Amino acid sequence: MSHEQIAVTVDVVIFALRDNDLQVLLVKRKYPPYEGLWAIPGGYVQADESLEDAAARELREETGIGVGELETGATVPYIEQLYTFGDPGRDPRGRVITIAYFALVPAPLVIQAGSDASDAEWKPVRPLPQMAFDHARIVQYALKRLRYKLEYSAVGFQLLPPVFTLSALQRAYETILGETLDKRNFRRRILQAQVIEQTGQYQTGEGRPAMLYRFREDAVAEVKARRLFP
Amino acid sequence: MSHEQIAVTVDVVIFALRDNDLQVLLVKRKYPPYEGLWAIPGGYVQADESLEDAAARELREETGIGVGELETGATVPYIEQLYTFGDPGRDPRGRVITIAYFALVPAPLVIQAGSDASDAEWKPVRPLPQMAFDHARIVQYALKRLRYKLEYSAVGFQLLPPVFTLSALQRAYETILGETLDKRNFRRRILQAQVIEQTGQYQTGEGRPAMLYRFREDAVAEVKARRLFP
DNA sequence: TCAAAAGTGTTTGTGGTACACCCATGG
DNA sequence: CCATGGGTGTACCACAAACACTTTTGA
Repeated sequence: MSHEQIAVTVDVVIFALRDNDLQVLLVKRKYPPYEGLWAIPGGYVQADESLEDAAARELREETGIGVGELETGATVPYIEQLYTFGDPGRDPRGRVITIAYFALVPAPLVIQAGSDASDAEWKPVRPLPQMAFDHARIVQYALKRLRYKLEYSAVGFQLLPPVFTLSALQRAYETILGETLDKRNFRRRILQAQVIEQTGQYQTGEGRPAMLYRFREDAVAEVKARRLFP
Repeated sequence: MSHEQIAVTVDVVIFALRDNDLQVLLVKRKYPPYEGLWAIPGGYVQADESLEDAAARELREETGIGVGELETGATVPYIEQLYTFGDPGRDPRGRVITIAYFALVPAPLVIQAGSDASDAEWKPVRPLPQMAFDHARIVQYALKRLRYKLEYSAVGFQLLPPVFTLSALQRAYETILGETLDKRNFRRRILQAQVIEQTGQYQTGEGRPAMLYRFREDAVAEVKARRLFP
């Protein structure tokens, strides 16, 4: 039957903050089709692994970061299913559908991609380099989802090291959203939300030392949307 | 290779408001596995059709309703990709992943399911009957998404006939959300949102005649979420 | 003592929520 | 004239947004 021909892959859009910029981990294609263009890391789903396992495996293969689970059920680093892309013709070699995931990895934990086994490199999301298949569309979709989630949940912390200053957190939000935020309002809101707590440590450097904070794992990190109807 | 064994299906969770109740269209399984239990309508993705086309085909086969596209890019009736389920073992016959969609169909347009070719029936979402495979989980996930979308977008209109009274609209929202809403606040908010307009017609019946409204297709039917950070 | 970054409050406006009565029609 | 459902306004409170100066340190 015709449906048996379909190949199933998992692709993972991996974001990190590097050099004060939102970057995505891409691999350069060595063979046709699209030789020399950039692609999202991915691979075939094996017969005995779940989609989530396949996505976690891809993430580990490219970054060296293993996926763990917290008591809350959330994963570290953050990974979630994004969308499934399956247009006929999206791969010239045959019918391939891909379940796309997106992942957020904390900057300092990132194993330097491209150093040895992997040929992956971090690339800024804008401008995005020329990409293979429909992968530009997938990255754009992931970016849209990231910005959206940033507004009503606390995923932003997943891109920061375990302890961070409020200024670093604000810079992270400004980098991803592409807009500047008011310092006083930002600090008031995030402290009110009770999603972070002081560590008691300070970070020194240029200027006045800054309090270091950590994310509270037990925090209820969702905000109610303003409902269209009461 | 092991990845060639994977079969790909599309399942569609079809919601409608019937008998003042939120109902879902299910088919009774005639053969093992799970013979006699209820399942979401679905089928294999054909080699030459997109996932959206496959979902639209399933919807049409079960309800007789064709999927069209508006100038805005939105579809009528409403259909969107929900999630992809692919755990090994979710189908005892082999590795099958399913891309689940959910659809909202307007009550009066519904072709009576179960009347001829189809063996589908409308079932209330609560209590949900005993279901085959992981389909109970899929319906629960679709319901969660529907409730969530209802709060910040205008998908609710997709479940109503082309013209409707404000009371009918409010009943629809109350049915889906499972809570009662204040009439004055509901009316003020929905009129302020400018997503509906008067038709000039009235519906008569018991009690005072009610103004009939229609949905404004050009309406911006999304509400900004209250952002966690300013 | 200067540069650089951290930290801190108040005011004003908008929108959410709670709440009770009169109106128009058909029987 | 009465039962049934349709339709209307206001007062209070909480939160979002705009806005500028002082503090602490290292060089």
